Amino acid sequence: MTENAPRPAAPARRPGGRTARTRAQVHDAVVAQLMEHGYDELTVDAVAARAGVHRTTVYRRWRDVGGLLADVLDAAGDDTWGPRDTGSLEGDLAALNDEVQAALTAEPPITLALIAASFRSDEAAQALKRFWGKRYTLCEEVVDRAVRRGELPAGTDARALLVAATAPMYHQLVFLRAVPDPGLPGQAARTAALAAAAGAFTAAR
Amino acid sequence: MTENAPRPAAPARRPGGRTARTRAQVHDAVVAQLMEHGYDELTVDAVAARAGVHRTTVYRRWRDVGGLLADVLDAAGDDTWGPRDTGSLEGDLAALNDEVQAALTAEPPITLALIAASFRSDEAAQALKRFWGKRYTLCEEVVDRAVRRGELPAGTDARALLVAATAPMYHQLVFLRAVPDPGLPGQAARTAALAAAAGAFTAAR
Amino acid sequence: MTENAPRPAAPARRPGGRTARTRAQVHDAVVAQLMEHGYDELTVDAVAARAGVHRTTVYRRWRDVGGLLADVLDAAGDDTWGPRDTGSLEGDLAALNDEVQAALTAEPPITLALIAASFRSDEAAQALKRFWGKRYTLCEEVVDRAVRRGELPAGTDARALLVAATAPMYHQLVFLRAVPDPGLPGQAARTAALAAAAGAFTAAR
Amino acid sequence: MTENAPRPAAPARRPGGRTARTRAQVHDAVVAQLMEHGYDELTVDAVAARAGVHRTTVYRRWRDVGGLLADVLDAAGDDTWGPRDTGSLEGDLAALNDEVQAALTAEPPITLALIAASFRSDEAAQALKRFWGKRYTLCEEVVDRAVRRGELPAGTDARALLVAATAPMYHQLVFLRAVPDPGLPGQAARTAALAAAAGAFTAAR
DNA sequence: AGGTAACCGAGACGGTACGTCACGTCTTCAC
DNA sequence: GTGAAGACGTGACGTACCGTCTCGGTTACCT
Repeated sequence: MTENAPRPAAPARRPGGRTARTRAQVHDAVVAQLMEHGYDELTVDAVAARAGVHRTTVYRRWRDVGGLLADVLDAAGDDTWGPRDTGSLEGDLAALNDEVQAALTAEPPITLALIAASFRSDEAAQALKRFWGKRYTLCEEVVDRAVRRGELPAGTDARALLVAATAPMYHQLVFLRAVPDPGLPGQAARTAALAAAAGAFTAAR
Repeated sequence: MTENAPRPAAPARRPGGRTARTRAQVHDAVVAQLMEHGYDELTVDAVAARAGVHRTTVYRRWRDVGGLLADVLDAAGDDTWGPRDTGSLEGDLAALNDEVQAALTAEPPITLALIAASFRSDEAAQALKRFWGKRYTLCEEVVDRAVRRGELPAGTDARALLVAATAPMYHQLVFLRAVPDPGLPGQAARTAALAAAAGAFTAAR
Repeated sequence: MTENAPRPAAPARRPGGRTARTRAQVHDAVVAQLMEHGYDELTVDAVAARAGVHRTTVYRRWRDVGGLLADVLDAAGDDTWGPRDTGSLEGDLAALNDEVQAALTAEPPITLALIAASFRSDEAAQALKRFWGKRYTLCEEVVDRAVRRGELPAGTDARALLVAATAPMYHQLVFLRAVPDPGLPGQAARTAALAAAAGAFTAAR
Repeated sequence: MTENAPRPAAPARRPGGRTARTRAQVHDAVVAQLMEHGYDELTVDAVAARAGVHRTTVYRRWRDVGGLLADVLDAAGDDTWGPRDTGSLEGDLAALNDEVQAALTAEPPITLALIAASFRSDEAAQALKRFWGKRYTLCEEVVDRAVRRGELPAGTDARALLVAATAPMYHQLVFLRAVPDPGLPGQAARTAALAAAAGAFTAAR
């Protein structure tokens, strides 16, 4: 979800011609606008102005705010993220949850803004779904490792386990708007690991 | 979250004078509009027209769409809802989850509309937070019963347990936009109950 | 078609409230814009800016450029114009034609602009038709006088005579874009008077 | 003003190469568009699409809509039209007026569309002036014949006579938007002939 | 026959204007 | 004098055409 790595150098002229340059400018503008003002002020006009591009150009290529977000989200999914390996299932899950908590409480709240956005644009919602689908698939590695280590029975439903571990984070921070609890990531990880070890995510289904 | 109980009869004249009548008309209009067209078309103009009240009146009393929603949500929290008693912790949790799944997949998706709304209006967000706070507090009864039955150790963190049980529902249906899985309510309930019985929600913290 | 009589005094606050004031401002702006830049630059945006009024206000009240023009034309028809009395039919017609020639060759060419406008907006076309209808009706006085003087037989078709007298002016100056010919008004008047005296506009039909 | 004469055969390759073929395609498209949708929808884009030619090509060769019209009008002037000979001045003029009335009331109103166009594009206006200049010059034959027949004195101003005869047609149908009057062509012809016979178009000037 | 200059297709872009919608404020007028 | 009705300012939306530009690929014509 991080994006704005300080672009390699040449901010004014990127390879690939005007079209590619325009796209990059708009991308950056979307992210910047989102970070500074949140989703509510993410208007096409503002993005266009910020990108130094004409309104109509944005409409032509991205159609609406949803299109802009989808583009950004898809680009965000193209990174090289992967789950850390701490040596134990609970540790891995806790590490994941720490990342989630960090993302959700970051300032400016870009992740929250994207979530909010997904409720207003079907296109953005689809993109977010794709993004999370990718992430959860990458995370299945965590479960595989645990199985290999013998911590979990084979046949464990990786996705269900991951959801059980991470869902409370989102629930508390996004739905319930609770103040961040530093113990929560660990607690949720422990709960899920414990249930998993007891076979809660096996077979049944 | 249910609302439209078949109003006692007299739709035209309620006790409390014009002010109260106006408020009720607007209330009804908000809910009706929300159900028919979703949040995106919940505009002050539409509500006012539907309620047969002048735009200005709505602005005066509710200020904006957020105010309208907050009012409706607070009213929705004034009902007599309570968790069912099935005789076992897992059963109680599963019953809760069934209700949640039903609410989230109902057509028209009024619950989803309210959640979406909460991302666009602080006032609605606060109201939703109040609403959920009330609900979770009522649900703590479920945990108390389990403790009394000896299913759970005393000192179990009721709120954490409830969140663990219900969060996966919201996560799958709202965040991940997954298709509803009829087995999920039961599975999530079982997982949480299992972890709770193992003491995952005790002491620690 | 004359308009910009130096408004009585108070340009800032007219009787009749904001609405009337707005209307007057827009009126003036339309005429000014038409005179300065012609019909092609008579855009809603420009008029609104010039009138110190917001775009949407203009759209609300006048719908489009045609509505603006119609309004102005109708206002222009409310003046106290009347044909001069020179003592003879030919003289009256020549005086009329002189006025026409003057209007069509005036600088800035506001009359031409209005004619041009009538080709682009049905509403303006209707207004122009109304305006000319009024004028021609007023001009029938000229024929009545000639009949009373015994210059013309009773039963002369006033409208046909007037058209025959004035049409060549418009044809030359508007359709054929000929350079103005100082003799034309008189010549056209003489031709029509001559034909009329010979009974060309009586009975027959 | 003629249009889709069944082109000689070879639709794929005309003499003169692609350039000439392109020009013909565009020509036809302009006329077709004008007839179907009138001037207001005569856009470069529509013409290009209709002609199966790229927008850019049209801009390169014709610059704008005015250029397209000028081209078409000039082509329309290259036909073999000539006034009919009915044997009398009044008859000739009436025949002319009948043609005018027919053209102005034809459906689709292509002539009116061209007139309207001339008010919006200087280039089209010049072309229309050329077109009418040609026509009126051809019509002077009518006057010559009348002189030869002894109906008119020599030295009659042919152009002025013709204008006097035809102008009322345009005035009624184009300016005043009156409903077509079947008697008008004859009446206008008679009036002009009468005045001419009385010497209204001689010498003076 | 081959090379070159003119022409064309393709598509993005900046730009102006359109007409609409909803918001929230402010003014007027009638009660 | 107050409050409902309605006009207004404001900002954004999404669209249509305009006219320009840059490519790259044909085509026509001329040597």
